[in-house]
Amino acid sequence: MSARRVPTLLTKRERPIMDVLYRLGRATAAEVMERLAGAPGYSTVRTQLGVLERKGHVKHEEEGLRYIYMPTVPRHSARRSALKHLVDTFFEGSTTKAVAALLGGEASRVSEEDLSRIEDLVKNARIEELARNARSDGR
Amino acid sequence: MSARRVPTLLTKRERPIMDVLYRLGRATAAEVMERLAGAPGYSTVRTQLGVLERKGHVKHEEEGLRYIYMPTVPRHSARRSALKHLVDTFFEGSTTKAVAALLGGEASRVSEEDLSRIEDLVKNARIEELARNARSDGR
DNA sequence: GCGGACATGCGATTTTTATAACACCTCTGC
DNA sequence: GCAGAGGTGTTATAAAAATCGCATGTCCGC
Repeated sequence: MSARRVPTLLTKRERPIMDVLYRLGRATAAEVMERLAGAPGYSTVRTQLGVLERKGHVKHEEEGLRYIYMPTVPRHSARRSALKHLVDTFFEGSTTKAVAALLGGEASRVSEEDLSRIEDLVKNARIEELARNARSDGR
Repeated sequence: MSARRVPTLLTKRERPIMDVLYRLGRATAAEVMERLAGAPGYSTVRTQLGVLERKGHVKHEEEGLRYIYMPTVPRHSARRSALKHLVDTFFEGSTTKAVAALLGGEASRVSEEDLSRIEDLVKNARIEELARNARSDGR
């Protein structure tokens, strides 16, 4: 039997664990444990990782003796869903509003260099948009 | 006893409920129920809302007979934390990377109009950054 | 080759969540 | 003034999640 499909909602303890795994990319149970709030026991974290694995959210590789855990869904996919959900929930589906919040937040501290990069991104997006339109004209 | 402080992690059922409340702003138990997946019973949703209220995540106003629920934490605060968490988890704390993902995602479909608005936002951010620097020079 | 450090596998228990039934109010229309 | 629609408060129960202990296994250094 293959692992069940991934879109299961995570539980309270599972979510922080996945967050750690997405931050680190790959980690042992001990490394995950260190980074969790509430100082859960080692057994607990290990069990939890097992559950997450059974549910299909993480997989592990054996490195010598120990297990190294990592998310099954690659980071950029997880990013995309997370972004979409956030945009839908808090920004009425508007990408622009989300960007505005990112740029406008007091705490963002976006450097000049980053601002230039973002302008470039906008230009690229524009070009791609034009290309898309051109394609759909010809269709 | 006052309600406990808010930063409690939400459970599997609670999170979608809060999402609905953030989308709608305010809603009755029935309205929330309609929008939840898995068709939970009316009683269930009502109980859940009660729990959320006890935990301090939502509050209600009485409108005539019925209760109207809404989040205690205002939307834009919730937005900010959600964004921060997302940026930290998936974009190594880089606002720019997050913006890139928003603009670059196949699915984003940002219109020309929005792109212009984003350029304006960048300009504003730049101005504010300059102002900040000027201030700190003078200090 | 033995003891300890470090892992894993499994099982058991406690706590939390999720769900819903039931009794009881309060307007509304007839 | 009464029946019914639509609410609420309360309480019970089943299901899921979280936590951990213990037995066991493997490498490392002495």
